[in-house]
Amino acid sequence: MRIGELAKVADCQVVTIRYYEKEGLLPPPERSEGNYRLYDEAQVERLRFIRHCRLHGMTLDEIRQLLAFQENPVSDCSWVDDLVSRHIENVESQIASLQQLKARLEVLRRECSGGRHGDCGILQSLTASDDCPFCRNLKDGEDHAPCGRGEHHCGCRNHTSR
Amino acid sequence: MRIGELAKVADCQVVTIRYYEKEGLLPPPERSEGNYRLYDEAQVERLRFIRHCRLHGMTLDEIRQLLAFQENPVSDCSWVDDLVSRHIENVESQIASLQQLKARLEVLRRECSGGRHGDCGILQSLTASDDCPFCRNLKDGEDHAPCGRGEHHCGCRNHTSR
DNA sequence: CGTACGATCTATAGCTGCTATAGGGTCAAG
DNA sequence: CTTGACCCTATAGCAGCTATAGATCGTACG
Repeated sequence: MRIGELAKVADCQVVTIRYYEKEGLLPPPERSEGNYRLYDEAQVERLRFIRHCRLHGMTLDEIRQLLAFQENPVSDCSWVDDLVSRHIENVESQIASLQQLKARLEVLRRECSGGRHGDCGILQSLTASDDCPFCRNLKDGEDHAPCGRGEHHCGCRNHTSR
Repeated sequence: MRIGELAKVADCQVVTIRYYEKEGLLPPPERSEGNYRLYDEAQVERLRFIRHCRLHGMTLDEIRQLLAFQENPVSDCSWVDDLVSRHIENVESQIASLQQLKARLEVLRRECSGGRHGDCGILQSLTASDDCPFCRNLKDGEDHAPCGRGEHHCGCRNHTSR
């Protein structure tokens, strides 16, 4: 089996396979006369294992550890369980921080899309200071165009609108 | 204000500031006699803006757009709102796929920590084939040590245990 | 005055997990 | 004999930093 077929059956790109070989996750395979890589069933399975782990968000380093364990199993494999548990915690904390981020973004969006405090509030909030970034380069007394939203202007000091 | 102080007030690493400068997010600042970078309040704010955007998960390219808009505001800024909305969608889909991943990982963990089908099931599931990876290198009839979990063995054909 | 230190400078390489590009070789079919 | 699909190696690029090496600046201490 050549690299292209392996890629197909393991649902993986050809270049990725070569990359895994370079990284030591796959052993250097046999070669054909014409220097093509040749794989057998064992390699198919090994690659599938790697891809599954990747789909579970494991790093190449963790996968390396698992592969080493497979090749030289010792009696206690409870750390495999630990690894998965650590992963779950990891994923949980990622979810939590993304949910926080989402909440912040929604607050931010509300600043522009119908809040009572005037428009352009998004950029304003992002600088987290009193003056509207739109106005920073304006000369004294000069006004800038209102936001695209229609009735509102920026909430900054350069305007008299609410 | 030198780079170290700027880093402090904007909650940012010194190297990161230099990186932003190289990337064109911060303009090349004045220099002291001894060639040290010197910053003023405007730069503090600009950097704060950048950091806030980063904390909201925006890419440097998006931030570049926002900064350009600040410097040269045109009348319609509704795209700022769109950008934030797109971001929210993005974050939502990230959350969704992480939750799926978490569910998969929990199934995986159950394989080893108390399922009825024998232990080492984690690695087994990861290869998604019939034979236990622990056993692959064993000679005929040879057994391998049971999993650390105690009573269970692998569910693979090399064992007679349930 | 010298010197020790901390902060700063530039330039370059490294991180993760690939992906893309350039420039070539192999092999079977038409 | 040429075409086209496949394969090879080597190198650079992505994002957003982070780390390293080796030099310079500026101030405080003895």
